[in-house]
Amino acid sequence: MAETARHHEPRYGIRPTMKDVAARAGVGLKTVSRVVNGEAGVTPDTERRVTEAIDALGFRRNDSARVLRKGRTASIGLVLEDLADPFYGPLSRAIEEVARAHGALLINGSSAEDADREQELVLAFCARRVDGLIVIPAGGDHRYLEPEIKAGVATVFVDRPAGRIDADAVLSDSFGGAREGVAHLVAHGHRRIGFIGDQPRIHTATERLRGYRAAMEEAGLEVADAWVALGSTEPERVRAAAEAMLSGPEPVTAIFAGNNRVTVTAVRVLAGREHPVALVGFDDIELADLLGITVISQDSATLGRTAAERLFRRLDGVDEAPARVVLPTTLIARGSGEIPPPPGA
Amino acid sequence: MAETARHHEPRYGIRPTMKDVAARAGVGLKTVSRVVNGEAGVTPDTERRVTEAIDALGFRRNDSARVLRKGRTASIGLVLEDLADPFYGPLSRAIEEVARAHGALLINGSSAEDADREQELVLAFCARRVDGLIVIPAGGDHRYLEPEIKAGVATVFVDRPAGRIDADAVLSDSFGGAREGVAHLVAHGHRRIGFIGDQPRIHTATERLRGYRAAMEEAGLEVADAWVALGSTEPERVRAAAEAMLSGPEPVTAIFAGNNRVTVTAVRVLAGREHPVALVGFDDIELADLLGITVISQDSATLGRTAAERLFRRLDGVDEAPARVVLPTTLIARGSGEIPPPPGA
DNA sequence: CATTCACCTGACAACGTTGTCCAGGGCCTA
DNA sequence: TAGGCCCTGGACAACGTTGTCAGGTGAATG
Repeated sequence: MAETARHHEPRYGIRPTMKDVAARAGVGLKTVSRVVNGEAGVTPDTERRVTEAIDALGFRRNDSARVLRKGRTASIGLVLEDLADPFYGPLSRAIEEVARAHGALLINGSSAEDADREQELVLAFCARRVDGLIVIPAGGDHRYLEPEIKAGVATVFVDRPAGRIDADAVLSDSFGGAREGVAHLVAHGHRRIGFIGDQPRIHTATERLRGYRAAMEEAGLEVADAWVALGSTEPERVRAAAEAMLSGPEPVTAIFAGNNRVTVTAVRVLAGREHPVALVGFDDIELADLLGITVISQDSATLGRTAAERLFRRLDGVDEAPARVVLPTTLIARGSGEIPPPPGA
Repeated sequence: MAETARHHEPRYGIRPTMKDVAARAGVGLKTVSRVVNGEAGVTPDTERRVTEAIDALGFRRNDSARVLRKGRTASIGLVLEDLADPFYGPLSRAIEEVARAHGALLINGSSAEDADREQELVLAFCARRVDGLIVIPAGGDHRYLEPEIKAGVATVFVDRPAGRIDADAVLSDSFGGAREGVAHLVAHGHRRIGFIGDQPRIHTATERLRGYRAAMEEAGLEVADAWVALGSTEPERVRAAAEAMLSGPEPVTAIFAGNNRVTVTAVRVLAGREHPVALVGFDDIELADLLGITVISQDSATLGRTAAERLFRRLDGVDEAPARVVLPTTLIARGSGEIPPPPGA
């Protein structure tokens, strides 16, 4: 924030305060407060005078001061990975709706999958004294949150569990979903199936890999090292990983994509292939139906809503042990599973 | 917000204040403030004592109090239509990045295209004394914002201009983009082209329709009434509109879709057709390349960034007349323009 | 007519922080 | 050694609101 050197800032537009309203209406400060808050015990006549003064001056209550006095901010903080990711938009929106129903506002921040930035955001929110926090963790150690939670900041983790502390978490069934998706490929006759997932430090990535391995094992299939690739979801890396497992000595005939970003790039890679390769992806993506992509769908809005409801239950005083809620995923089978070449190509 | 009846709240976890830190460190209140804010004029030894006390107590500065004292909140409010829409995610994210660079946090709210809700959100943000506002307007009358702007709340409108007040606006070239898109269809030999857009009270919708009409006129083509449909972007309505213009006495051979939601539904409708129908859509959508959909792309991130930069320039004291910035759109031609049938169908 | 009571109203303190201003101590210089 | 200056530290008020409490008025009751 640019720091101006001036000390007495010229106060751009001075805002009227309750004091100003009181003076103009010829009443006491507290009476204005009562009118503004709709408290009982004000004569209609007095109320009218105050209301007129408010309108005349364009007064609007300063919630900063109110917050300071009352201790509650009626706001919650949401830290997620990247608001631009289509998975997080609906999640954020769902949380906002629940917050709105509880009269709270939502502050959100993107961690960009960086643990330091996550912590920075979380602590900034705490400094603002948000009533509660919903966190999609980037880091693996949340002990830094312990004093805040002890101080009364309700906290719920979403999509991935907290690290090193005991806290509420609302998750999707990554293991089960991946297992089901891979089993689907097996059922369609595939024997050599590749797995491309996110970075191994991310809980969902390893869980989905676990699901993949479980499904393969259950089918009595060996997994070659070359078939598994965990790492960044940058398009170049995904492309390289996919091409590697498609061209090795034991080329895969199907790929399981660990999340929506991987799926998108994988679709592009596979669309250019001569021999069709099947694809199943974790997370539904727009227009996947038209491309015939089978997916393991997790409803990010439900994830968000569930977490937010849990948060507000805590804020309403419900005091139970932290729990882990796991929401089921849905396999949506579409088309043959092979990606057609792009039209006009 | 659930109101607890208790008056003296038991103060869940009592948070230590600077006073507590001062007492523990055996220094004055202001000295703690100095250390916390990294101000000069504190002996290393004193600073160490204070820092130790801070760590021991788990103190974190209460920014609510700070805000009250300083007058600036280092936060900005963003009101958009729906965070779950893939167009707004990147826009919000871009604004967040700019805000972050300026040390500010972002509060956002979705108006759900409802003018009352927009106003409610905006005024709630003002009550929190956000330093600035970025608004994607739902309503058509923003005179209610005048006192706030006069009181110093910097305001920038995005995607659509403000109604009835003079304020900064950052827009995409809806007219030019639509004209170019329709001209593209004309160039490919289409003569009967339909237009499906959003509700007529939305500025971008009417601008795009204007662009469509301009392109048709420039090509010397008449526009039949049945070829134009403005209204809600609900899938059912778009589907009905598309089917109507495809089956009338003068069926269209191409459709221009007014925004991303229309495009998505239109793609689905057209994918099921026997005779291929061309489609050009406003807004790029994920995987449009694989489906060969030509689009008029507007970069929502740039839109957001431009607006945020303008906002912070104002907050830094730059005082110029409100202006309207129009960003160009890009036509991305893909494939033949015809939608292929879904695979496996 | 005195007393009680309900109801309205306002003075005051407090929330936790920061800006202002002054006091005291150490050090340098004349 | 005295004077002055700089540097550090702290007392105090103020930001705008709300909770507490007491005063004051008028009506109802004995």
